Amino acid sequence: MNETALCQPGEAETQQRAAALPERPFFTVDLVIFTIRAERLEVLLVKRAERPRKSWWALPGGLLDLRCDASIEACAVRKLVEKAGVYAPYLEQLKTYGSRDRDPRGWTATTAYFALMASERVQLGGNQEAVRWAPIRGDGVDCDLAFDHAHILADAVERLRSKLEYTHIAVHLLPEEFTLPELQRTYEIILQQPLDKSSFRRRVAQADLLEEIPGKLRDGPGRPAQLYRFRDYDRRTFFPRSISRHAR
Amino acid sequence: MNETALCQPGEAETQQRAAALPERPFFTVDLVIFTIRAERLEVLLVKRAERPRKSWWALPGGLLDLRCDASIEACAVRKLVEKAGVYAPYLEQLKTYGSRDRDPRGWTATTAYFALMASERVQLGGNQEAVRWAPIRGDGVDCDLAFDHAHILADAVERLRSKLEYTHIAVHLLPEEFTLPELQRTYEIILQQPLDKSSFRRRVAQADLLEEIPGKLRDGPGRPAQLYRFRDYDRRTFFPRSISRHAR
DNA sequence: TCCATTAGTTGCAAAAAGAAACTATAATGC
DNA sequence: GCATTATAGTTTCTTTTTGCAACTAATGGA
Repeated sequence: MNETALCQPGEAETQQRAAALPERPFFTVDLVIFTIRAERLEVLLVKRAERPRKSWWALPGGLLDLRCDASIEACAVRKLVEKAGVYAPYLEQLKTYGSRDRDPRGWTATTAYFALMASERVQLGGNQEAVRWAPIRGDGVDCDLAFDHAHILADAVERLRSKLEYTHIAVHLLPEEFTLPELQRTYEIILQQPLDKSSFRRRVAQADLLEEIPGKLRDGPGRPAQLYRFRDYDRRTFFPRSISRHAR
Repeated sequence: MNETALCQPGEAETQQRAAALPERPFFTVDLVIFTIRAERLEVLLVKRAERPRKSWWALPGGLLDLRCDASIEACAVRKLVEKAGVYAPYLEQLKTYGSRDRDPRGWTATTAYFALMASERVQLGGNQEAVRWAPIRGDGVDCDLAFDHAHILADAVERLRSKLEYTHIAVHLLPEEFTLPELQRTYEIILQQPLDKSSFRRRVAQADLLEEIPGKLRDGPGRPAQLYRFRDYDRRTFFPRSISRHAR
């Protein structure tokens, strides 16, 4: 009847002060670091140096260090610096994956973060780890990934695509100064779908999140384009329509 | 210069097989269980029976049990049964909170889930814990909560409100059969804002997620209302407009 | 029977989006 | 110098969606 009987409910709580038993899972942080390179959405992968899954490609990450990481987020920031040499890109918690089977060594949990940055800002870590940018095809990469990392990556790609629809986050994939055609192309690359120019610009203008850099233009073939800068990092959206519009 | 120098990077990884050191955080799961009662959005709270924060109100939850919980989600389901006596309501991972200071006992992490259910389905746990439904005011409850639970609750309320705008999840707060005015009222209670009747119904009809129960009507004062049932649990949304509409 | 009450529909004006044509500004080649 | 090509940016028009209010429908009770 009581499905929890086998668990001796409450017992775990009383063991709380006995630190020796392995009642606590291994806890890691993994990063899904996206960038745009050569008109493609790409993700940073590292080749595992240790068993298990030695020499498989995996998301960068590693064990939480209770001595130096004040929080999970701080750990993610530290890993980001170690792996991509970047201090302050866009970083957002994605989801936590924890189970008995995701790692052959036993019960582990990992909190995945996803980060966006302009490829110019990345300084790949000097440690001898093999590191690689892999292009996203569909909702993942072409090679196999260790553990459940393909699943995590698919979740991250889905989150990125869906957040494009109601936030401004794509600007973090571009350098500080960028043009509207570049921004639109970023959207198109990620959504894998051409967008209408005038509608796109109408909405960007409405959101009022970008500021024109007076006089500054970017050259290329054809007419030079106006440069813009992201005005601020608040939570207003490009695409503010929602059910609240029914409000009376 | 190198901010991570103090952490002896890489050392944590090599300690991986030494289980005795407390390099793993305490790991718990907390639940934000919402329901609608008496025209209010309410959340389930329990009174802590132990120190620290003894007899403070807190979100229901507790330690992950590595012996019986196959995954974090399984742990959340188990806690949901223990606290609310419910097996299959809507359950979604919210976020993971982990830091050195959130609990005076040391480094802890908790993965918060949020659950929606019709108040009729709840069977408050028989254990002698003090349990209480607290109405949401603004983005929290009136009393103080233990640890960072007020913060978790605020995140859950924000997530619930924002998900109302592009998903169907409010149906999980209603009994299996409900009327459109009841559904609209649910939206209004959560968003704290009156909605336009014809726009609301237009969109619900467009999403095509509800099926009419032929002949079944609900009486009240005035004209009886048609009863509906949620058709299925897929990811289609009530409110499908988004940037992709710019697609050509 | 008439009124209050709530459910559900319809019609219309205003706003937003989609689509395409249009103008603007540069480089290049003759 | 001038047409050509290429890309940036604007305008115009049509269609769709929304906000709003009035309308009809069905019930109970004075």
